[in-house]
Amino acid sequence: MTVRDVAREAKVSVASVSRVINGHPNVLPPTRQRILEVIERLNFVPHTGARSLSTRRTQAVGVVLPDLYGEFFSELIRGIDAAARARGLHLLLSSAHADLDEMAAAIRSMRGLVAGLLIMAPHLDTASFAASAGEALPMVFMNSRAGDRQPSVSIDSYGGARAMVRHLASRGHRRIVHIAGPEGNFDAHERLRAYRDELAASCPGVAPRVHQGDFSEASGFAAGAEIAAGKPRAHAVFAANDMMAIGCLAALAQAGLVVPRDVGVAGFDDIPMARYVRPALTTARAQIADLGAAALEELAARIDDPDGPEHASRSFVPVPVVRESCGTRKGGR
Amino acid sequence: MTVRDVAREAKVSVASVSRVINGHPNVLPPTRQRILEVIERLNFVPHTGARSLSTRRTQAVGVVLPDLYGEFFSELIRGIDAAARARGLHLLLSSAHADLDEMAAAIRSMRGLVAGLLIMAPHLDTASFAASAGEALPMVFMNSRAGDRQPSVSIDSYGGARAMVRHLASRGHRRIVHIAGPEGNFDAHERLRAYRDELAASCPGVAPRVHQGDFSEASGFAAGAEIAAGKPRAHAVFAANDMMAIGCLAALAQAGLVVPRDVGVAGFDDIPMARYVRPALTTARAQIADLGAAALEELAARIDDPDGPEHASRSFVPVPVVRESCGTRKGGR
DNA sequence: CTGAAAGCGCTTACAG
DNA sequence: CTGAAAGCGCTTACAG
Repeated sequence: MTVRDVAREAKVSVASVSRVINGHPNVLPPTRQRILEVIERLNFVPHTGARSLSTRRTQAVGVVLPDLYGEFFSELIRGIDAAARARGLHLLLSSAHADLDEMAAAIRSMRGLVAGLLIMAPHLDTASFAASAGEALPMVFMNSRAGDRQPSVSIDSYGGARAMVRHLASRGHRRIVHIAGPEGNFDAHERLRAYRDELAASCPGVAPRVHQGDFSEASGFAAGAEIAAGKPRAHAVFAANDMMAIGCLAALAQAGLVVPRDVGVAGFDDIPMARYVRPALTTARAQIADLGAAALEELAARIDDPDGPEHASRSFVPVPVVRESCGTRKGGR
Repeated sequence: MTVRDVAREAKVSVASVSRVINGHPNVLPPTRQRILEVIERLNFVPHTGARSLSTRRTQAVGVVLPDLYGEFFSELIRGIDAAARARGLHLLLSSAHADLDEMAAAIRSMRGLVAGLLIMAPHLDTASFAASAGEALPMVFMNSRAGDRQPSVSIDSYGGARAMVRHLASRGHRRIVHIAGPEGNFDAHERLRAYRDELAASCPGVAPRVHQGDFSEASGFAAGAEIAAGKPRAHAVFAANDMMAIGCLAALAQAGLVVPRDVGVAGFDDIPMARYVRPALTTARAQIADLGAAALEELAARIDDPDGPEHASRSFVPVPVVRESCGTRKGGR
């Protein structure tokens, strides 16, 4: 079932069939009518792959992610998808790429299928990758430390985390401890750095204390257990993401501590779940779906005009969303 | 940058280039070596689109969904993706199709791009669609009332909902009310039907009471407010999905009622959030990710062998996951 | 083992 | 307005 079949049946050339399929004006109404009828009757659907080989255009963009688990990614995809749909673009998804080699392979396999790439590679060594994998395809990085040459949109982990710690300090907490994300993760690194910097600025004299986590609820639970047993006890804990904060909440409760009375807890991301836990979690809202949408918009702009202006990389600064879990401490110290 | 460039540079024909790309054995080692070097030097990446036009094969499958919002879909996609990755398949995503026409258009646009289709169309009138949209592409439906001719995998909403209501009754609840999902939605319809049937079986003489919802938290909240005010008060509420149950929980708490002491609540789906709300939500675990994975496996089997055995449509019966929200009522009535 | 040629299903100058 | 032909970038019988 191809254009030839339609052409033969309608007694025209494939060129004319192609013209009506693509809505070109230069086809006589009766001819067009006849072709349309045959298309209808034969239930003909053009072969999108062949079409894009011929036109060198495609309506798909590749989305390469390290993982697909959890609300962070579902929000991200939702935002990307909404923007893509508005522009009639399809999404070609590729996920779970542990290392750069795997990711590079995934990107290669997308050559000729997509008009551009949205890439999330939250590892510290992304810069080199951005350069090397760089075929001529437009790409925009999300939340990755891409080189300056690559457009990117990011959650400003550093800015958001400083704001969060500052908020905690403004509530009177001084012994603020941190549950860090996985080593080697860019966002985790930035949030940790922000914690140290803001603690030094807002609570001079207070030594930073860091519990190593990996963004999982379980690691938050483990850290929470340590914190509950720690002496002197922390006033508040700032977890590098919401899932760890939620795990911490559970550990604290299990240890018999009451949040926020005994210790305050704050997370980062504002995943949908954050407002449903008890106490509702104070966190920094990352607007993840917006990030995804912005990334796609930027990519679409570069696809439409590859030599267009180098947009400054956009950055979304998460703002504290104050709920119940962080409380207020009288007098500090 | 094409096979021709590589061929010219390596002083061979494109046929030989193609042979080494595809790992065919009949290339002399020195020739192969030379070609490999050129590929490396030129950083050549084969054009996947052209390749699949030529071979009439593709490594992508289309995934057509009505929406992308919420944990149900993220779990579904996660399951599909995991299975797809294991088989080296890419996912071409298309979402937010309100009606069948839109969905049919999306499916058309995927012709020639994908080897098969995974379709979720949770509307009552899917059967006709399955037949009409039916090009020669293998497709499997998820949670849709496809015709018998179409393979499908489904959550057994009816079976799971009966089990849930039966569980509530076994806990001593008798005045069990239902918060229904949107009209016209197949799962919503099945859960409602199961509620009526099981209530009649387990609690003879108790009149069914249904609050209309639409699967959103807000509609669950509204229903919860009605239930809190209802007299005589319900013993327990069975919501057609978790988000509505969670909304209901909030409304009940706001009305000053204590769950499960004053009224029990149960949901359906077991979204990840269900165990984090307080009280933790009793619900029916739908194994959504498994459903997605099973759907992809079935599709892959049909792609590999289109004339293979008609697998019986698989059905996943959700089982009650008992947490804190449904309690136990002494003596019933 | 290697190459010339046809073909996958479309689109698009170029003529007429 | 319409058609014949070349071409998009690959693969694969078919010869040699």
